[in-house]
Amino acid sequence: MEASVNYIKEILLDKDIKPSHHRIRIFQFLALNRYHPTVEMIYNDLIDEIPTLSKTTVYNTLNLFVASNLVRVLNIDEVEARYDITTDNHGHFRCKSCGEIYDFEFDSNYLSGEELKNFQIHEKNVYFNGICFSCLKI
Amino acid sequence: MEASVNYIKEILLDKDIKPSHHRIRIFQFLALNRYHPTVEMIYNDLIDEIPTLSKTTVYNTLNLFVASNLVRVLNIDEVEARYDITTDNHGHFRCKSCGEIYDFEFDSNYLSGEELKNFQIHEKNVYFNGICFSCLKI
DNA sequence: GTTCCTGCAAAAGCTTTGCAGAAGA
DNA sequence: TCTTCTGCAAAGCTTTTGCAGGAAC
Repeated sequence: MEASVNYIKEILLDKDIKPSHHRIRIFQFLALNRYHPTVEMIYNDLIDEIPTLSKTTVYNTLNLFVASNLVRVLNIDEVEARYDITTDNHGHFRCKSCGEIYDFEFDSNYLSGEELKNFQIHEKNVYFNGICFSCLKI
Repeated sequence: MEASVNYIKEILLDKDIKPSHHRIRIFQFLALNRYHPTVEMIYNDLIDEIPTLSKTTVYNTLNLFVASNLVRVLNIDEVEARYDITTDNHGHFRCKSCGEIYDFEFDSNYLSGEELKNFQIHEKNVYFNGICFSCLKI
């Protein structure tokens, strides 16, 4: 994914979001760090570069992005929310042992129930959990 | 699903859970009320019958059931956890308008990624959201 | 008598809100 | 100048924890 400042500005403006410095950096961070970070992680990684950054701004900004469908919230971790740039359908696997979250691809066309045939479906989330290969080897 | 007291006792004993009155009633409630209730809902519905019931006990009991794989936590609601008796794979749809959660069936065999081939998968959760038919009609 | 279940109160942790000051156009 | 973005502090909520009393066998 391209993550240049100018490209990100366009994306934000396209959603009527003013491309402030903080917002651009948070978006860029998510685009470049696809490990489904928590608010805490984003904050800790950006605070060196933006010393005045507050967690409130991280929360506000992420909520703004989520409302505009630029970013998705993952509720795969029962404690903290995790954030991911919106992309095509992929599932998330969370290792119960190390906590790491892995992406995997699936064909979402097979995922539809007769029961939902008259429903308007906005989002499909697929969360697995178990033990990852690295932890199994230990 | 059978929900007689004796049957529930067997299920609990099978998992080495002492079948106390509270535990039996909470399990029975989940078996008979498959609307994915929150802790609050379970507590409010049982407090009339068990006046001394505390939310702590509801939390403790549900955590016990989840640990024994008798009950599943749904993180489909971003605010509160919802609980469902463990059954075969089915997905959950949450209406963004009315909040109602609907079950739907899917074939979980289509849901597997090459990326996870050496992983041990314990649970597969499928959460959709959007607008349900009832709300679309309004 | 011993185990452990139960429940009150307090604590913990994530997220939101109120509001004032700062930044930007 | 006027809008709105930002950040501190406090509040809100769900869930967990500590601990003492009580039930069950």
